[in-house]
Amino acid sequence: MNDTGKNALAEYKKIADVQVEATVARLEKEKKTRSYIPQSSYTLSYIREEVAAFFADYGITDCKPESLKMLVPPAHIDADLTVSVFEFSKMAKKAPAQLATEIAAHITGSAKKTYIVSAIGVNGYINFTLNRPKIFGHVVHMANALGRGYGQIDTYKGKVMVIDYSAPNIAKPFGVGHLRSTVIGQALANIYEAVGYSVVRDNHLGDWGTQFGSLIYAYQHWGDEAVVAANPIKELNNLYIHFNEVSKEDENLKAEARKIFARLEQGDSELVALWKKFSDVSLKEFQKTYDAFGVHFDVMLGESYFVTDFTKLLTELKDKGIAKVGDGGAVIVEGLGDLPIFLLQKADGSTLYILRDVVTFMFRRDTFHPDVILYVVGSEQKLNFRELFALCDAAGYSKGIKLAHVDFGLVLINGSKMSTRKGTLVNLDNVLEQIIAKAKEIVASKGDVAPEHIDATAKIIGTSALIYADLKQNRNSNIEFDWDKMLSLESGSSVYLQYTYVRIMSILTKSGVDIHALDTFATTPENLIFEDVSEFRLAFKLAFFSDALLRAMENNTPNIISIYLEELTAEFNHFYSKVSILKTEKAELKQSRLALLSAVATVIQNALAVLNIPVITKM
RNA sequence: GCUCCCGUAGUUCAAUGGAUAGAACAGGACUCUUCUAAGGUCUUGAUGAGGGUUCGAUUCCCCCCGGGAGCACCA
Repeated sequence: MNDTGKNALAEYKKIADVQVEATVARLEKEKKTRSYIPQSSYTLSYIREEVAAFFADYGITDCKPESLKMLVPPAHIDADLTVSVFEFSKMAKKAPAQLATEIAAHITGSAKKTYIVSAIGVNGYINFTLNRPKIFGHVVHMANALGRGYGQIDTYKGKVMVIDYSAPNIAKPFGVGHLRSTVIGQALANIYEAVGYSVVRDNHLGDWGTQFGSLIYAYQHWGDEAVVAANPIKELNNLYIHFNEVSKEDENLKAEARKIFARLEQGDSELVALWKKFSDVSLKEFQKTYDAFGVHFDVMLGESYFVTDFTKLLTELKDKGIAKVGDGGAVIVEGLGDLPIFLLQKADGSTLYILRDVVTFMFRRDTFHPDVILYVVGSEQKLNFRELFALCDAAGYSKGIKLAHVDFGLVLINGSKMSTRKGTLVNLDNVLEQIIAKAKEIVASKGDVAPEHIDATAKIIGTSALIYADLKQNRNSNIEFDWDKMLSLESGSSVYLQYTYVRIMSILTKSGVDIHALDTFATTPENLIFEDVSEFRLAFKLAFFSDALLRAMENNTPNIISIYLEELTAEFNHFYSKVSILKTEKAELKQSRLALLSAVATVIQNALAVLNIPVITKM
């Protein structure tokens, strides 16, 4: 690399270095001073402890409280809570049904019960009737006391997770496909943080590679500086599409593009300057999108950040017998597990994505010392990550670090993959614009929002619906892009959740109750009472929030949180239709109900926040 | 050709190997003199086909049929 080019790149990296330093400092600080809410302080933990103690008492010794599967039984079962004993059946050398019956009888007969009232064994399940008043008081008290912290736990405290998500490509529009990586990644980052991890959010921008050879070629031959300056992303994208059309006819163009990229990588100062220009305008555009969705990153380390001298790494991989020079001079990896042959370096000496990714991995490892690294990237790159992980493993680089590719299906158009090259990519900005316009129409016609707040409300409702549509589903299957579906604001979308929150806030406002007085009232669990079963069921649902967070984290599936939210809000709306809160006559019961509402609102807000969706107080 | 992913109600999606497979939209019947009806209640309706493992399979294995993606100088 020549000096001018080197300097230009070095200059560019300085901005990123500042972010890296700040993040390392933050990790250090969290290690020393971050405070956590112990998982053991939540209601469900008390119940778990009690059940586990009875299991041990009965003779099942290896039962860990936190691994007990506790669920609310299906509707046709008349019980508050159910625990299955199938997994203990073998160890106890008894049939599940018999085991459940015996343990249940043991529990019911014991005088040591606190949260449990009685138990019945059926078909391998132990169905519990719980001490409802005690549990109701405890849950509502906890939610009010912990507020925005409610749900957070310390299970993974001290662990570090690096998450690689969003990663749009420079000089290309931000497509609806990138939204998936962005919102799933952001949600996972929040979820990991909630269960105790320290998280590094990294936007691994696609700002390097042969495509820049193509783009620069196109710009130099057909580009008009003024036209590009007026509408950079669109025009650069047009040039890129044009290049791909022409190069289909003329193979030489692709060779030319590769040559240009090789020169760029060697630090040709003119080319580096062009690259930097493209990069700058793109980042500016992307930032608008991130602002709209409330997404933020700790570091934005694009691929260009990892352009270094790869000689040493390649030599090492060759010495370890993992890589070798193939026909024509390219560096290849052959016979790694059952993987097909793949390339690390091209014959002309320029690098490939996977090699830069190895370097990226080593940087993250040595800088942030993560326990886990998540790559939130579409499923079409599955093979590439298998290659990367296998390579790091074989070379002994990734010992003790869990690497996971969080993959997701493609957004298809007309049954096939969207393509920038073919110009079939649906621009996210267009979708966002339309859904906000639609939300505005609805808010203006049937909403209860002051005219000056309509725009802001519509913006939140619209962006939330887009985020939620992605986070609601966990499927690896592809999604056919459909405007109507994309713009859907019906129930079953985030609107239902936000509407529920609005209803609660409306009641709390109308009650005229001072929030502090309510908090003080809720400080004593014994003050908190209920009358209707729907109140207990609602409160008990709040006790499961941390469980949902844990499950979402362990499987890397944010949709667990969506499911939880939908169940919680449905439970509330059921309660709402049955009980008139403001007309409650007994003062203490009314206070309790308001405290319950406040608790539910808090959990809805916290759970939505994990999905990066804001609440609104009026709609 | 090889590898991977997906196939659930008319449609779009759920369901850590567990009890009677859940929602939403669409269809049918109710429900606002009552805290926001963007709500609530009831109702019609589904695991692509065939084998296997298991006390138990939408989930795991095999095979077939459909759809998609990937497979050396792209990322």
